[in-house]
Amino acid sequence: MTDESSLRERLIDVGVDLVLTEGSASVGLREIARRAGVSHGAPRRHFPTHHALLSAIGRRGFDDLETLFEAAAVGATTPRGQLEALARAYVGYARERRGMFELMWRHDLLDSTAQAQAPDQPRLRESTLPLFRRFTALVGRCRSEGDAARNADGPNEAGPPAAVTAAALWSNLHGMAQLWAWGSLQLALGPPPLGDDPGDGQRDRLIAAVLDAHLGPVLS
Amino acid sequence: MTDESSLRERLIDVGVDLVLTEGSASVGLREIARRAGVSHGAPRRHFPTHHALLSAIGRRGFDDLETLFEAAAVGATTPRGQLEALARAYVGYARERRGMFELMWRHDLLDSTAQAQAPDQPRLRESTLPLFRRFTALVGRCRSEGDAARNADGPNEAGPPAAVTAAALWSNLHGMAQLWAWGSLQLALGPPPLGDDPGDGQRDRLIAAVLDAHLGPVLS
DNA sequence: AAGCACTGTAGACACTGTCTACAAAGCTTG
DNA sequence: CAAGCTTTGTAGACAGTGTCTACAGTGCTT
Repeated sequence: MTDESSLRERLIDVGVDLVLTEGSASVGLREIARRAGVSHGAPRRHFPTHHALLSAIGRRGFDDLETLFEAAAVGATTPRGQLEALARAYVGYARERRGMFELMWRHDLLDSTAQAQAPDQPRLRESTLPLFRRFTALVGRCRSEGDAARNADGPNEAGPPAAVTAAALWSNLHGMAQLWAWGSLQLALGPPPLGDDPGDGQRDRLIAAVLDAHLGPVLS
Repeated sequence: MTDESSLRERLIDVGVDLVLTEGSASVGLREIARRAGVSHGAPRRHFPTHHALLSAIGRRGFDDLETLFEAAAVGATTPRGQLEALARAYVGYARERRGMFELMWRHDLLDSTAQAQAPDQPRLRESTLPLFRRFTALVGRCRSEGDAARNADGPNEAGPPAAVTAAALWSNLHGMAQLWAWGSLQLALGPPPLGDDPGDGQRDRLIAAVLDAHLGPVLS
């Protein structure tokens, strides 16, 4: 079906597929070429090095994540609800597309020798900036709404600036995404309370706790 | 100096050294053997496969972390202070021994085919359990102290169980360790406020914010 | 129509992890 | 002591990797 598309895109497609089925470790350059039906030297015309191809695959992952975020955002009305949907998307992506998530943060593969990369493309590390800005904006909106409600009945504790809270929250979700994807958190918390969902409930409860911690408990 | 020690330990030592100087990516089996002064087949007598040697190196990292934690714990008196020291150690380790930290969480390298490993050794994933228990215990102690102080003047909001808070806090520190080690957080937060420390102040401020979020603001 | 950049092929090279056969040492045991 | 055995390291082979180079088509420009 992707016959008419350029080989460059096809290589990335095949790479994504390979990363998802096999692990992120063994995405060989020759294997990708093989599955794309070209000789092992062909990718070199589009990516100067193996790392460059992997970077392109990783970038695809960030694009996917961005798309997921936008889809998640429109499903919720309040900023708090949007943050919750975003968090679920983040953690869910890490678990369901584990290989991609792993690859996306393999800085040793992606950026180290990437000076030979196309200079117009933003460096991969900066792919996280829009993600962070999204967090910051939503945290800010949560703050202003919360302030409005809190001024009515409680003391207005200032708390750290929105950017700091956003950074802390991002770190939290990122760490949780990883630990959850590997099963470390499930291992630590023990099995779900007997007859629960296969873990998704536990995950959502953890996400709620994280949001409560960073944004204050939700006002009911 | 390590002349009389067994080759097995020497291989791990050399591996750790290599991981720290070069990245965690290119710790070749032959390279380790070369630097240890033995032939490329020698490691096979002690580790059935390359992954097994890497697992041993990773386990060394978890041991180091445990030692750091114990050293950090004795330096502080209150449980909150201990948690703060622990957090600093965690994040600091990730940044100063980046290669080791990366390797420690490369589950694809470490555990995948590890059924051929020595069965008496605990699986590497479970190396995080003592770490988590330590967190849970400290969070519990923070809770009971906090409860005592809070009952005096404020409402006693229950909050999630200590294990959940510990899981959330661990996720937060883990994510922060990674993002900070790569420089992603520095990139997101921008440069330090002009003439500040080269970032350590920013890091400590972020750690404090994280602890405040999960344990409630410190009572002064 | 000639020239040219572009794209893919095929082979070479050094290197990797794993496997096998083999040599040297240490140890037990008759 | 000497024969046998396990242990530990060596050396070579093998398939596989990423990268490099020379070479063949293809399409486009002038």
